[in-house]
Amino acid sequence: MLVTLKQIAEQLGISITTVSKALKDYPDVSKKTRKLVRETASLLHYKPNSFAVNLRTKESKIIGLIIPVIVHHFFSSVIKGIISQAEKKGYLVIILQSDESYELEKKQIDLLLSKRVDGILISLANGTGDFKHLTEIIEQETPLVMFDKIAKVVKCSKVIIDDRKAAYIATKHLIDIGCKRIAHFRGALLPQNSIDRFLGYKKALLDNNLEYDPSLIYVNECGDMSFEEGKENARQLLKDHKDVDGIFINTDLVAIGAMTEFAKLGVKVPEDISIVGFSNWFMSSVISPSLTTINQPGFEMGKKSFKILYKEIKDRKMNKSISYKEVVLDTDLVIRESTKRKL
Amino acid sequence: MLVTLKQIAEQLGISITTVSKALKDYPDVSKKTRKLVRETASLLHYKPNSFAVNLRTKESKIIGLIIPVIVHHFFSSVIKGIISQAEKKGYLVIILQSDESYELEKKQIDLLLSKRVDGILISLANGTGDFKHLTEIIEQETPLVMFDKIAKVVKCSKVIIDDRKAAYIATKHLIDIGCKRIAHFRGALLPQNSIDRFLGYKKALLDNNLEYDPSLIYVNECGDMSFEEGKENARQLLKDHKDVDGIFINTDLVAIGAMTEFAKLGVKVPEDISIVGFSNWFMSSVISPSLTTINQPGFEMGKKSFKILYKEIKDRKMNKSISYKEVVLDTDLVIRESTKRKL
DNA sequence: CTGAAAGCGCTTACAG
DNA sequence: CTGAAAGCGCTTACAG
Repeated sequence: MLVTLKQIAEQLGISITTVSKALKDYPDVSKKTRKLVRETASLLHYKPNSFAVNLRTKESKIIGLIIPVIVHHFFSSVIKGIISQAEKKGYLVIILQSDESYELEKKQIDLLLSKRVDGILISLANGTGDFKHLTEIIEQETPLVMFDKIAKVVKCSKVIIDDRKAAYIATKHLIDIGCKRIAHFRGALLPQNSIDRFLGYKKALLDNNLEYDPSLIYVNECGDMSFEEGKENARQLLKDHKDVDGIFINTDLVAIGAMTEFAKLGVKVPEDISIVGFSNWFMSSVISPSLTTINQPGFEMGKKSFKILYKEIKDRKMNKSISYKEVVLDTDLVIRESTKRKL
Repeated sequence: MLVTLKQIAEQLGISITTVSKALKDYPDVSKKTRKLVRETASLLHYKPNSFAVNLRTKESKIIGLIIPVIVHHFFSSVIKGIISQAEKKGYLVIILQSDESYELEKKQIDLLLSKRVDGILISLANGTGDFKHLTEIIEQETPLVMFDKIAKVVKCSKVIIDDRKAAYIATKHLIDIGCKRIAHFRGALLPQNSIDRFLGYKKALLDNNLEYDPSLIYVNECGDMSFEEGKENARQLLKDHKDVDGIFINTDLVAIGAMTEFAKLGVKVPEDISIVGFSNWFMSSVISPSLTTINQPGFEMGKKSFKILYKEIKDRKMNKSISYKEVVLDTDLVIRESTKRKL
């Protein structure tokens, strides 16, 4: 059986109170007792029962993370950032995958709250259009930090990139190299970053005297930003618009799907169509042609998100008031072979 | 504040005992009381305090997972398999990344044990050569299942593939298409699957009357199976052996690194050198030339590992004796463009 | 410096 | 059918 304070106390003929205090370095324990207790504890391989500690202290030292997809270069980088930072602070991380489903996301938040995690980190599912489940977290006084796919109206800390600006830069790059008819694969409609990237794309066109043509926007309402999605959109695009010479594609994986389809259909990238992706997945640097894309700092986003959450957990514990933060991380355009100046 | 049993009891003027029983569907509660209690509970949004439940029931409904790398196609697939299966059974998963370090792995096991997780799933770090920390898990009566990178000597359930056979088939494929001088990028020395894959490679050579030449084995002692590792090995190989016409490379990412370097140095794949990878990462299907590789079922491995762990947790709870299982999952050779019959 | 006692919020064996 | 009581293993305010 596992060792308890009681057993140490009995073995030494002292009280449980004193044992507990000695192990927690309370000043009102004699050096001699402290030493004795510590020795006995390590001899017996004593480990505090965290169930009891949790119940007493009302904290679990566990946080919850809900993420749309796990097998995903960007999101797995975020996970790594969160876990590595949490570990440093003595926190463990429970990970759940919402699979882009609002229903699942709701259930998972419920699960985490009933587990009494100390805080929650979330990147919203594409299907999430209602935010009651999120405000519930805050009402329960559980710190919440949203990252990447956020809801603007929810009052909590957020870690994001400037999607509008990044999309603007991506589109501007296509314009700069001479593209005249630029399509946009947008993905789902709802997520804030889908909205912002679209707005950035549109603004870049208008600022540069290019016509904005809604029929050049490809939306995948309930999509999952997959390779297949890219292939389908590419096929459709060739049917609809033979004159497109550039595409700004939401997420590298979709862009790679499109490029694969184009290669199959004999459309040359970048000669016929230049392509800019979004996210800078590792694979984008090793495919051929390599993909011009927006570098999105996943690891840093994860780290920063945990740091903010940690501070809120501490502040709440101290009964300090919490001021929500909104951190915007830098992105940059990585120019590779999929975009080339028109002659 | 959060609602407790006591509050429901007070509100209804009955005992805590009865409230608890009503909510847990004990048969010795009148229908009327049960209904009343349930209604009040849902009205007050009662959620059992899992800290108290844990302490009483001595289980956390949380399992721990230690994995060498997270940003990794195979391992993230395993994670997804584990989480999805665990969720079905009402378990949550804490994930830790060992970063291929034995020291970290040891600390993390300690952490998980002191958190009193109900079970542990692990794939060993490359650096792990000593297994005391693992036997300690078993001594503490915490169910343990190892997957992919296992330690043969540790007595617990395991979920693996037949690495030796898979490597044999990979190497045999190179022989069948006419390769005569086949190198092997092995990665680290210690992991069981590195050993087994090497043995499979060697046996394939010997069975087919090809000379086994130790200088054709490239080991990266403390390696991390990275893209860079593949590039370095490729460079070194060209210096050492100009006559190599095939390579069996441990892990796709290393293979892709090697292919990238070969492309840069003007070595043609598959014309000059045919390459077989291992793992079937998604990116292997979209690069050019696409990579022939061994498909390793990550998602299934994760699912199966959790299923076995779950059964052991249940059996232990029932005081049933536990018989350790060793499950071997199927792999298959996926032939793509990086291997081609010599003329 | 030491320890008895209360309490965190549940579950469950037992009595009535 | 209902409830008083013990106990899971800690922490900590309080008394001595």
